[in-house]
Amino acid sequence: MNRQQQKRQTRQRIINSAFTLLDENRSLTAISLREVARAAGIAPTSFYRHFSDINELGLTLVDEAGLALRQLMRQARQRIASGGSVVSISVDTFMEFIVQNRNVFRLLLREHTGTSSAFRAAVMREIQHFTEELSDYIVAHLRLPRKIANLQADAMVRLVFNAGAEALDADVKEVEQIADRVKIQLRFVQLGAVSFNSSNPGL
Amino acid sequence: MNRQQQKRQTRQRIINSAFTLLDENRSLTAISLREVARAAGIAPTSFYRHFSDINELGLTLVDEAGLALRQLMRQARQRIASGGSVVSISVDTFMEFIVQNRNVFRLLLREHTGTSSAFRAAVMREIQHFTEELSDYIVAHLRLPRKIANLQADAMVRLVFNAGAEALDADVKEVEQIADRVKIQLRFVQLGAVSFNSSNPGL
DNA sequence: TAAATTAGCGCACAGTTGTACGCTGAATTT
DNA sequence: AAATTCAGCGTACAACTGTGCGCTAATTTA
Repeated sequence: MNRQQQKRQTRQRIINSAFTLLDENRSLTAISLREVARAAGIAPTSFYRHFSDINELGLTLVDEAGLALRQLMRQARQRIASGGSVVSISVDTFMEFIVQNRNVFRLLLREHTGTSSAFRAAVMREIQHFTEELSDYIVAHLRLPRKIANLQADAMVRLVFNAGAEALDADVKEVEQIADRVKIQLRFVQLGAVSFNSSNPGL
Repeated sequence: MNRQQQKRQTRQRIINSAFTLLDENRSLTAISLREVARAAGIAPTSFYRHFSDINELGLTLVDEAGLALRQLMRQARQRIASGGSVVSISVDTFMEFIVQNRNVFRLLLREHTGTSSAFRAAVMREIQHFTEELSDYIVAHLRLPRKIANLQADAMVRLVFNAGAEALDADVKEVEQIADRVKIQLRFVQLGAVSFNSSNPGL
């Protein structure tokens, strides 16, 4: 078999194994090189053939998580295009994603407030994409000034991610309740932004 | 010297040392018993005279952090009583607290999404106090129905804590900007809740 | 076919961890 | 004054960590 292929395969096995280890009681900084190697079925020292560091693996995982997140956005956009309440569809899509990619989202959440500033920064970049895209949408469809739209989008993304955090530990029924709650809260923000804009024009 | 006193003193030294270790790159689960003992100036094994476990120390720290948080609330209430914008005063008080108790707040934030479900639960309880108190305030002063007030308070607390998280890594100037931003976002939520209540009476 | 590259391995080492055990000396109680 | 309690210590051990080093065997290149 091809050598590069083989190597890429092993590398992917390392990444997947790492995600598997990121369950409800482990963070990126809490998994050890040896553990990952064990899970991937390679010798500890072979790890270095793929990553110079366990931190490099960490950043790779954050990247992969970001990728998944962008796929989520794309999916939400498609669903929105085919009609329905934007907020409702977005939240539902988001929650669906979380339930199906628990560990991926867990990674983002944990490292968002985690102990490594490099990881924190990497996660914030990924979330920023979300906020920017939402902001564009608000400007285009709700016709609010950029400044207000940015604040609105920022608040909304924060609320949704917070809800997602809660959903991680919740069962199906609870996830539904959380989704309903955040939908109303997002409605608050939206109505409030419009109202604020009316009474503070140009600010 | 009194023996109980002496012991309480050592115990407090352990707690303080632990807080010191919780800087920007360490979480509760990442500090070791030996490290804490070293910082507190006792032998590793002496630790067990005070806590049965490092987890027990962790829960104690969360409790202490919660205590500090409630003091913060009291302080905010006092300042509000002497006049001024409620939101503005609350946010400023909160930010002031964070800057002055970085590690205490860091602890709460980290463990809120951390790897120990026991810690997560403990932190959520503390935050819940905040939300409930704010909810009461909203019902009393803004005359919104309980249901709406709960949702509003929940959203507001989440936004404020999120802003606090950002403030942890920020300098004085940036903290001010963050505070300004969240104040407007809180205004959104408040206006939106009122507006929502008008158009959905009784829901 | 011969030479070079390299993914993966085993061994080794020093450093860290939690914690069991028994001792000591001082404070407290009797 | 004698007996008891107990905070703190030192030693010890097994388990784990990251990583340096040199080997092997298979693929790739020349």
